[in-house]
Amino acid sequence: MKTKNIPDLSRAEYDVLNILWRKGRQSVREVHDEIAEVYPWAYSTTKTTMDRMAQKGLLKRENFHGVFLYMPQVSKPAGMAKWVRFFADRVLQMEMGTVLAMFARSNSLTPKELEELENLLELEADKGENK
Amino acid sequence: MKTKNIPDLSRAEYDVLNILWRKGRQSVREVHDEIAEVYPWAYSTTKTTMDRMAQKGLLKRENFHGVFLYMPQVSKPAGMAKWVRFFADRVLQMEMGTVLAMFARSNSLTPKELEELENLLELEADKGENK
DNA sequence: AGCTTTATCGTTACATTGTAATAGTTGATT
DNA sequence: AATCAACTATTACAATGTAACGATAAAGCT
Repeated sequence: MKTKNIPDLSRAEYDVLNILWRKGRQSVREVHDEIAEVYPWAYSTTKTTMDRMAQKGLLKRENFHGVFLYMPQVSKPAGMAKWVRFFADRVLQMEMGTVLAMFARSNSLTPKELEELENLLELEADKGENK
Repeated sequence: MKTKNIPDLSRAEYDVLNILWRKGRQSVREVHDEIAEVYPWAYSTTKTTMDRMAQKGLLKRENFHGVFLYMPQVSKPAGMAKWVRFFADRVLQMEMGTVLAMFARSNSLTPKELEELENLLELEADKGENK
């Protein structure tokens, strides 16, 4: 699982990955059924999105007894990083540290993931000074 | 300032509005110079984005002694709502209330704005059950 | 007052993403 | 064998991200 190099995920891509991070490998159908609870997408929309993600290397696709299963090729912290920065800087307008502290209190990340996220955000801060 | 009906802002649109909420009316040049600190956009990119926003009614454009000034037509709480929900539900994976409490502690919203945001998020929760 | 530079403006363009319909395959059902 | 369902692959179109370019107008030079 590539963990460095923060990918710039679109909102839809993030949502797909978010499901796969929890469920591991899934078929388009499985992902779709879950996404459909949140967005009014057609099945083909989910499929197109996931296929494009596979092309870009965000997902790996493999034929498993007839159906294709897709699994994430981006770690959860790496996938979250850009979004977390966006929120901290431009929505919440809070210090990164404050936001990271919130993650520590939520159960959405393991301690190890949290640490990875912290590292990624620090690294990125160096080369850019996000205002 | 229309305040109901939560607009579904793209990330770029949100960023433009975010500047205008702070600065009030601004020219493309002024917005661009600030956005360029965060994104490596060309001037024309900022311009296109802002013109499209004006067309959609997200901004109002008026000629002021030769230059065009743009001003927001969406309140800050309304503009933030979708993003806050996304972040709470699918990034932080926390209760909305917990996240709103953070805003109360940040200085990014006035108490009045915070109240408006709360109302908007409640309303939206009714008609949708966002998972 | 002409001419050059500089900053806007309006127009046009192209790639990516959001969103989806539709047609082709293939195993299961009657 | 004909039909149905579930997948897959192909194709499409609108919105957004991103930007170049040519037309103008304002500002500064000579």
